[in-house]
Amino acid sequence: MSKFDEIMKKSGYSKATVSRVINHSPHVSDEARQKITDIMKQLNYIPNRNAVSLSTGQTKQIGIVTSATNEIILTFMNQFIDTAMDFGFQTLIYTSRGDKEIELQAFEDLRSKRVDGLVIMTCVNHPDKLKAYCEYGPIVSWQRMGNDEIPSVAMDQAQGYRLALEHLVSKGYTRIANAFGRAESLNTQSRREAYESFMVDNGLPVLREAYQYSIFSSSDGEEAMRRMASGSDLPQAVLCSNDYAAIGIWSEARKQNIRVPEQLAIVGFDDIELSRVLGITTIHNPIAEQATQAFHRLWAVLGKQELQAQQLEFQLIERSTT
Amino acid sequence: MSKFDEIMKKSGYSKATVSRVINHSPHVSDEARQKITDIMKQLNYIPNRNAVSLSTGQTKQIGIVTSATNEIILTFMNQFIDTAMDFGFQTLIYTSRGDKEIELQAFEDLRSKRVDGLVIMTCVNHPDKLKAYCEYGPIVSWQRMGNDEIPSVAMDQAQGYRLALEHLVSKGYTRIANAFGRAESLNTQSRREAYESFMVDNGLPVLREAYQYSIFSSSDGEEAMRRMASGSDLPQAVLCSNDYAAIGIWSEARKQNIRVPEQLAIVGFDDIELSRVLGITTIHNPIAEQATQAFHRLWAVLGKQELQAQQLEFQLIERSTT
DNA sequence: TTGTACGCGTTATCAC
DNA sequence: GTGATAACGCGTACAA
Repeated sequence: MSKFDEIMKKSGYSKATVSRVINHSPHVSDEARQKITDIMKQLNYIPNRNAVSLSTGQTKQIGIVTSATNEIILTFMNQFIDTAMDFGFQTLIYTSRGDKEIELQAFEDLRSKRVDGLVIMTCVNHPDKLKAYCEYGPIVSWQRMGNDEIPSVAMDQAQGYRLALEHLVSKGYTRIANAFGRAESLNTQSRREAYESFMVDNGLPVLREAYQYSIFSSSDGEEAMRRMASGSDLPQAVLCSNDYAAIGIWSEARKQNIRVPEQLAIVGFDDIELSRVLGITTIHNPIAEQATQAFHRLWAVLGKQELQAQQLEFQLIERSTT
Repeated sequence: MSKFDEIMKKSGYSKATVSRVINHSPHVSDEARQKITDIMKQLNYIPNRNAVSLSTGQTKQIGIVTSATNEIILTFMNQFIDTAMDFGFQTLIYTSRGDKEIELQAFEDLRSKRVDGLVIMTCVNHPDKLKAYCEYGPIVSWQRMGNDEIPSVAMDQAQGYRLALEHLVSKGYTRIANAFGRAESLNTQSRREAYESFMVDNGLPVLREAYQYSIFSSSDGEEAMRRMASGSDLPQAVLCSNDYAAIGIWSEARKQNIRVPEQLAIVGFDDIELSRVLGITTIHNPIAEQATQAFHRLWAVLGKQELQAQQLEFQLIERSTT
């Protein structure tokens, strides 16, 4: 016999009344509430969440889909977990490590009602394949998916990139190289377009031959720096896909006795804690706020209640690498 | 009508047989299996996990309890999530931010059968309070809890610390300072004792007045360095609670024009990726292996099957700060 | 305010 | 091999 049944019997009340007390329904006499509450405490009762979930059809769990975790993803996750908790939701992490099958598991979990909703940080499956899952629950993406079915909380990358470009040019740097992330990503495309149009508009050289792609980690940054150093002429500045890449470039530059920023200015992206410590100039990315917005988007569906969203913006943080 | 019922009706078989096919029971005729499988595919069927969990009493979910997340915790979490997935388990993250009530939520979730087991990374509630939850499911801790009810996968901190001390002494550094973590933690105690006995055994000075506590982040490290620099005489070397602290100290030392390692040697702890990039000498901590062991401990209970555990050891990684 | 009856979707224990 | 039937623990119309 379950504790629920015990409470029923001991209190003399019915299932429904016990359930009402558990869920703080106002339509219960003080006497009943008191009696049942006492017995609940005495029995150290706590509802079985599986039973609740089965009955209500809601698990109060939300999944975050990512291929890997770094400080950026982490900042997002932490804020998301916090916000979700304020609304009574818990968060599951799905790390796919780039495996399509594993990633799909998260979406299947939406179908099988293990989670009520999903947030996509990174995604290796084709957007079209994911459309089929939209009917099973709300899905929101961090980056743009190039897919209108799945809304995103992505920001205008071009705005951030222009901030960096304006800063560099105002400091007198004109030969500007780029260490991009994933070549095909919409983020990279936006940034590249921002760069090219900005340089053209200002009559500055577009260093296409200096484009480097897939520069994510500090190790990637090191290699990128080595390639730059081995080239015929060093650019005056380099814009990085993120701060890790910037730190790698900065570190390797030091080893090669290239003075920063005199010989090479470096601008990171995202503004992680270490770039503050190491003094890397960067573009502040309001990650936490995006996480909050991501949950609010889900809540709009789950709670059937729209929350107003504020417009977020990037911000230049000038430190000692420019 | 649920899809399960649809399958029943369309196939003409009973609940039980359908369930057998779903769970790959061998006691089903090929004909029945074929027919039911076809209909399942046709209906795009997937079992409702809440119903399964309610019926079996297992959620196949495990919670990780932590107060915050950094690269170390992350390394552990990632490996744990991976290992757990290999065994068909999913992982929930409970970040308490040091709030006892929030942390307790994780343990209540064990009680309410939302998770089958729990891993404690850090814990702010008193160990005695947690003992009460052991009856609801397996709990394993990363660090030692000072509580025999809750097993841990903690390593011998003293062994790792001695590695660093031997290395420093062999390099000729004898005036060695310490930047510890949480003063009351068992880890810190072990390390401090290792330091004191090692120094005494080797006839070297024990710099008690140079003990610094609560040095966790790179910011903490910066401040620790400033305090050291403002003191009467600089130690020759400093042992850090982790690599973040080491990086902070290293960075601030550079700003103060203190040459590393000539004027000050620095040894980190844990061996995160950045200490490789920045060239910080450190003690490699086999975090991922500890995560695997943590899951195996839980699996010993959940799967009723013991897995052998190998003895793990710290390792010195010499780089350019010593 | 309270109780009845049914539903949630699946597993498990028996029989046959 | 297959099929009733009873759990699993709780929510919720609807009626009283």
